[in-house]
Order: sequence, then C-alpha cells, then structure tokens
Amino acid sequence: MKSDTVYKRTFNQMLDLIQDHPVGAALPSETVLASELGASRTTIRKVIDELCAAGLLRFEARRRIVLSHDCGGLYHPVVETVSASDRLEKLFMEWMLRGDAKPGTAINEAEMARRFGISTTGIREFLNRFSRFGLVERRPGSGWVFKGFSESFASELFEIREMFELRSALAFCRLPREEACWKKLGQIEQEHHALLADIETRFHDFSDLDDRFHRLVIHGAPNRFIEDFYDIITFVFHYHYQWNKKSEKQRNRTAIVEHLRYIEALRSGDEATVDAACRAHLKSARLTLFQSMINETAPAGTKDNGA
Amino acid sequence: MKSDTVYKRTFNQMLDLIQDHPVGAALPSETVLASELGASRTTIRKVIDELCAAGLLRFEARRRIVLSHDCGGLYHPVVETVSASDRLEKLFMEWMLRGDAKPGTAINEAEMARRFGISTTGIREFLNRFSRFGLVERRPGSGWVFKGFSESFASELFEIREMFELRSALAFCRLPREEACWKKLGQIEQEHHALLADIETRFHDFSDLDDRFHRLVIHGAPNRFIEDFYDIITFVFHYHYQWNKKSEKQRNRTAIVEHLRYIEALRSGDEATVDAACRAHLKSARLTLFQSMINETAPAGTKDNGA
DNA sequence: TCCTTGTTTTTTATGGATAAGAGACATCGA
DNA sequence: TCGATGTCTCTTATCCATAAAAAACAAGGA
Repeated sequence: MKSDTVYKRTFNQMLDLIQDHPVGAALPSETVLASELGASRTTIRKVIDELCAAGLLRFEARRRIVLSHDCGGLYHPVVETVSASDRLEKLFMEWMLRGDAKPGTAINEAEMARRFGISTTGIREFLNRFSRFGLVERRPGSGWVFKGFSESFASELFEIREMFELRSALAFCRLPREEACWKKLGQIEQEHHALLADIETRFHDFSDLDDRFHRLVIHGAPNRFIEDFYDIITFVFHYHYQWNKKSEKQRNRTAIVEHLRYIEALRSGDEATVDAACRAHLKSARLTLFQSMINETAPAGTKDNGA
Repeated sequence: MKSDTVYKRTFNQMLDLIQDHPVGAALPSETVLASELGASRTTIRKVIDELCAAGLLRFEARRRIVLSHDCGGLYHPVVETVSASDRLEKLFMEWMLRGDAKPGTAINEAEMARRFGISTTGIREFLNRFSRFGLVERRPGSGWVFKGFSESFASELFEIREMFELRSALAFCRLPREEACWKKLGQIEQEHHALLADIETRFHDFSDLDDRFHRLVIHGAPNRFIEDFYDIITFVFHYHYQWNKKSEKQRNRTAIVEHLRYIEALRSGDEATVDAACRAHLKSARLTLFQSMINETAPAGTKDNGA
C-alpha cells in the first residue's frame, strides 16, 4: 500500500502556512495551494478537511478562514513525511558512509530488506536506480556487490568530472554573448559576491549555489550524459559533506573565490585562462575531498587500491 | 510467480546435448552439466527427471544413459525461454526503433504494462534500469518521457565516446609492455586477421570482436564510469544494427581495417599516431551510424534538433 | 467565460505472496 | 577421501492487491 507521506508533509506545510496568516484571513484557493505546496488538489482537500475538523480552519463561502494558530501537537513527525524510497536511500548511505560495509561485500536483497525494514521490491528498485552511481554493482547470476565509497571511487569520479567540466567550460566561453546563459552567469556571480560578504552566517547556502553554477556551465553545450553524470557528483558531495562538516566554512570560502576567478576567466573568452581557472578549481575540490576522506570518514579497510 | 524460463531453456539445451551423444553413451555428472549449461543443479535435476520420464534418458548406477535421439516435439518454444525482463527489453526496443513513438512522448507505467502485457512492477524496474541509457527520463512528479533514438542522442553519445576512447587509447599506449593487456591485444589482432580472411562468411562475428577490442583498450586504465558507459554503446549498437543490416559486410570490413591500423598505432607507442588512428576510426563509426539512421530507420519526426 | 469546487477515473507507491532457481548441507559409494 | 547424488533452506523473479495521489471531468457561480 502506498504510504501517506505526501499527505503528512503537506499537512505540516499547511500548518506553517496557517501561522503565516493572521486569524480571520483567508487562504488561497485549492489550486493555488496545490501548486505552492507541491501536491495535488486531492491531497490539499484532504488536509483542509482535516484542519477544519481540528478547528483551525473554517470553510465558508468558498474561502478557508484561519480560526486559530493553535497547532500544538498537530504536526506529524518528520520521519513520517519522507517516502519509503527516500528513507531507504538515506539509511543506505548512512550505513555505507559509516563504514559498516567493507568494499567487496556481497549484499543480497532479502538481507537488505530485513536490515532496513523495507520490502524486497523496494530494495530492488533502489539498487537498480542506485547502481548508476557506481557504488553497487549487480553481479552476473545473483546478488549485488558493494563497491564502497573508496579512494578509487573518488578518483575515478574526478577523472570524469575533469574531462567533462573542461570540455564544458571551453564550450561555454565560446558561446555568443547574447545567449541567455551569460546573463544567468552574471546573476550567479552576484550571488557569489553576496554569499561571500555574508559567509560567516550563510556558508551553508554554498552547496546549492555550487550546484547551480556548475550545472549552468555544463548546460551551455548540452549533453544528456554529462548532465546525468553531474547527478552523481551532486549526490556524492551531498552525502559526503553531510557526514563531514569539518572546516566547512573555510572550504566554501575558498571555493567561492575560485568560482569567481573561474567566472572571470569565462568572461575573458580566452581559452587558456579558462582552462587554467577550471583546472585550478577542480584540483582544489579534489584535494579537499580526498583530505576529508582520509582524515575523517575512512576507517581502515575503507580504502582500496583500485580494481 | 517466477517464470520457468531457465528450466525451459536448459531443457532445450539438454536436448541438443543428448543429440550430440551417441545412444548408449553417458552424460556428464550433474555438477558438470550445471556449470556447462549455466544453470543450477536444481534445474538440471528437474530437466533430467523430465527427460527420464520422456524416455530419452535412463538413470542407472550414477550415470545418465542416452536412450534415444527422438526429441521431435519436445523442444519448448523459444519465446518461453526468455525471461520477462529480457522480453520486455526487446519489445520496447522494437517499439522504439520501429518509430512507433515520437520523441517527447510521455509514457506511463500503467499504459506500458497494458501494451506489453507485463506487470507494472516489471515495467517500472525496466524503466529504472533503462533510464541510464538516456532514452527515457523520469519526469519530476510522475511518468516518463520518451527521448527517442534521435540524431541528437547519437551525437551526444558519440561525443562522450570520443572523449573516453581517446583518453583510454593514450593511456593504453603508455602501459609497460609487460602488462598482460599487450598480450591480449596481440590475440585480438590475430582474430582480426582471421576474420578479415574469412569475411565473406563470418562477417556476423565482428560485433563481438569489436566489443572485446574496445573494452580491452578501455580497461587498460580502468575507470568504472567509462566502462559503464561502454555498456550503453554496446547496447545501442546491438539494437540499432539488428534493425539495420544494410551493407553489414562492407561496414565490418572497413572497421576491421581501421582496427588493425589502430592496433598498430598503439604498438608504435607514438601518441600522435594513436590519436590519429583512434580519431579516424571513431569518425568513420559515427558517420556509418548516422548514415544508417538517416537512410533507414528514422521516419520523419524521429529526428530532433537537440534540447 | 473562467476560476473554484465537487466527483470520478487513472496512475503510482509499496507491501505481500508464491513458485522457480540457487546454494548449502548431508550422505553415500568407490 | 572425494566427487556425486539426495535433501533442505534461502533468495529471487514475477505478479497481484490496495490505498494514496494525481489527473481528468463536470458543474456552478461571479
């Protein structure tokens, strides 16, 4: 049976929304709510019904009037708002990054299902989707092998990343200046300046900006395989640095500065400059990643020597 | 319920095997049979039981004696020997390459399940696995978009292929001559010569050789992402040229000659030569593919102009 | 004539069931 | 002792069921 995580998440969001409105005010129409909260009208209506029953809203003359802000214990626990597959992803990465699994370990679906408390169907789907990240591999015959978040993984990842990014950066700087992406680049550059000025408090915002910057560069000369590959990068960085917060602020500050040089290089239109700035940034990103792997996450056995 | 395709396939293979043995001779042990036919002993035993019941074999004193070659109508139909997922893959590719689906079409799981007569779970698994080929894409929200085997697909594919192969070829020619791969290269070279000599009759054997050659080159400096990507190439070529047999012999002959030059270049160790030979081969492969796309498969509407 | 809301239909997420197939263990004859 | 066969257990492929969500449709009021 499908779980009702969407409902619960939407319910919580709606509680937030109610508190943003003064008592007596009206909430937007169902359609608007649906698109704002990212759910279907069906779900929105269910939530509204529930909230009316709880006495927080009143439905009158096509308007949903806020009756009270008293949402004390109404919030649904956050765990219940994430879908089974997202939960599994998180559990799995946690398990992996904590180093519970040595590279080379065979895992089978049935066992995983037991370990993570998720149906085998769910496990199987997850492994299938996940295998593109190169961290697990289906073994001919049966079962899966766990490849580990190892140094060889990271270095193979970076080798590709460098090829792709260099290619994209050069292609980008050759684009005619009228192209929309130059304008977007300007905006992103502004965001970098803004973030840098405020780095002390807002350094967490960097990873999103980083992602948008690199994706913009890459998208200048679109290639679905390159863009798909960037999903892997995003994913890996997301989890790795979630487990590994050491010197995050400093790390991000450095990266911002490198990005700004990189952007400047792109503007210059000079390919040698672009090449140099891009390489410099990637080299430093790689180094940072490796250092954080060696110092923190990887207990003995998590490092391998390539295959 | 799991289908018994393994059993049926094994049964058919065993019939072949029986006919290879004179009446009165004994088949190998269960263990040996299992490993030779690529199935588990469980399956082998089931097949043997069945064949004994059919009077083709007799089990006496630990030996399986062939009693007769009379396997007339015993073969299971070939369709019943392929697993649901393989069947789906084939159906889907057929549907796609025949041009029944215009690029950009949204497909949903339920509809596909109906169209192909396979459970939605099966469809979903297929789409998940298949999405890495870049021909379908999960749409945020729900459903899938069919991207089409278009020119832009092929050209994006080749762009990556060229990057990867060039990198691998250069890495390969730098490998010390003692490495095992040089020996393997020699063997593969021989196979090329042999095939070329016999091209009139054996030209179908090229695609397998082609695959092994490129994978050998690539594997010289292993990178899981590159090797994974080569799966896509293999897959695409496999299906495309299955639908498109035009001038296959000529095409393969040309490729063999190019490979031989490429191999020679690798041996020379001179990077410029390698670079040139590799590029030449890829350029010609690309051209061939494009021509065959334009001339045969793609009806109007199958070509797009990139996204 | 549109936006809103009420209602119905379709699709998707997720767990469960089950026979097929794989693998592990036990036994036995040379 | 060791490979072969017999037996038992566990895993996987595959379909089905069902509630949740999404989408499509219908009707009503400014």
